Amino acid sequence: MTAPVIHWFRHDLRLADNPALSAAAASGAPLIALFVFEDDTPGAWAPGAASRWWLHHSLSALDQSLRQRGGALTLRRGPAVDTLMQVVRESGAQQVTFTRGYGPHAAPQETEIAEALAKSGVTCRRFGGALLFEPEAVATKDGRPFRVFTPFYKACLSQPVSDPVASPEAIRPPSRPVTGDKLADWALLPTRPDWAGGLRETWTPGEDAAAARLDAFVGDAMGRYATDRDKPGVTGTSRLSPHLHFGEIGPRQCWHRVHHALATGSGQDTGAEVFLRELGWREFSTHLLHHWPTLPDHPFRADFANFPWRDDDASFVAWQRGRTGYPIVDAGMRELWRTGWMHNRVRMVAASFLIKHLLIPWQRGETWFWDTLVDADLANNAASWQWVAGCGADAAPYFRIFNPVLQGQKFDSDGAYVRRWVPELANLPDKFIHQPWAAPAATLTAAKVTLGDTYPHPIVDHATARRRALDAFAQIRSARGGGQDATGE
DNA sequence: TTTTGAGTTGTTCGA
DNA sequence: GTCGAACAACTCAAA
Repeated sequence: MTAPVIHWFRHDLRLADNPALSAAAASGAPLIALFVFEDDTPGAWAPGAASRWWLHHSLSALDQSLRQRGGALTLRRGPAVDTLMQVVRESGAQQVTFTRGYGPHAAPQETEIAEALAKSGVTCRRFGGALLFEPEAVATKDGRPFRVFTPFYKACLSQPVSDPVASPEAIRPPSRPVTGDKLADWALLPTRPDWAGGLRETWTPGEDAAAARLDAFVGDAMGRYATDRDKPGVTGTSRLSPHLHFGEIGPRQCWHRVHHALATGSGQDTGAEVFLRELGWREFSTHLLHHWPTLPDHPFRADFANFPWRDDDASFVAWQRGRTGYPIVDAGMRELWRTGWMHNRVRMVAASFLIKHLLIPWQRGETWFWDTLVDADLANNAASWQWVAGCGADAAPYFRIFNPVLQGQKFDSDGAYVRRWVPELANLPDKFIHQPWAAPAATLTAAKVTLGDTYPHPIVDHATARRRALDAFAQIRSARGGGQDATGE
């Protein structure tokens, strides 16, 4: 009787292009496919509500795929190291495989597991697969991690992206079944109330749906991606982000599929290149988090620790609920609340509004996104919020303050996006859809809009808020010089 | 060591 | 309405 091998599933909830899983299956030993839910790790960013919804369905889809090949998914809940070792003892497994992670807890946890397994005489095999390039493979000439995107991406492009690995054809189940939890008992889905209706309408988690999403993108929107990805009112993006986060599809699969379209030249080169570059940003964020584990909590640029943030709960709630009085911001926040996702262009505008117009700490926005986004990803979320705030790596300059009216007019020129998510403004003419306060009284009446009643007045005036933000940034600039003087004692 | 060129996504102002 | 410059300085990466 052969001792089983355990594949410990993490953010690699797929069968295809999963080198760790394929290695486990190829060993010929009976395979225990294990997922461990850790929701109580102290100090960690436990999955938010939208992520838990996605996780439930993704695990369910993975179990189904495994069953089609003769296997099944075993579910356990608890601290990863203890739980994994428990399953090793119960099953007599002699080998464990897993895909490496990159968050602040990943490396220490993986070391701890490797040591525990070694002590028990169990083989531990760690694989890549979640990134195009391992962090060790991309460095400056001095061997340091990049802090600027463009040279980082160039260094990426100078080496080949390895080919995806085929799915294991069959999975040999263990002769003695391993007990596990029932997915429903984890209560990952909301019940009282069930707010997930918009998520169900918008998304299909799972590996098959991820592959279909990539197919659809390459076959259609990719050709227009360079321009349409900026228009929140049209289907111009890939919407692969949650699938990538949970590892239902690997970045190498996306890369090669899109790169192939580029190589065979179908007049879509620009769109394909821009998309590949976005995969590059995903890499960059993860590399940053790997090298700077405090990225989710602390500003990358230390001088921002002295930034004069405001404590303004009322404004924060207005932002969360989509009631700032700026239609493009409110549309984005409501799309997020309803579907668990927000268009990239609008994320920048909404984030900029929270940080620069309201002067509320970026970490509060980051936390809200973490709870509400189905694609909530520690690296992308942290790096992007810091980028908008101006305190991140290669960040936007402080004086770049989005004007929510201009952004709306430029990227949602026909107001389709605002009309969809802020229906109380739907009858306004295009000219005022992004600035209802500027409309004549008769126009507002005709559109059945009463500012302060059916839709809020702007909670801040743009020009005033912009000035205030510039002054606040000027403060930390002068504080930097003053601080140097003060340190002389 | 010093120097040099460059750096995702913008806005405003004045000609 | 359109256009170019200013917005500020700093840090990174490489030569």
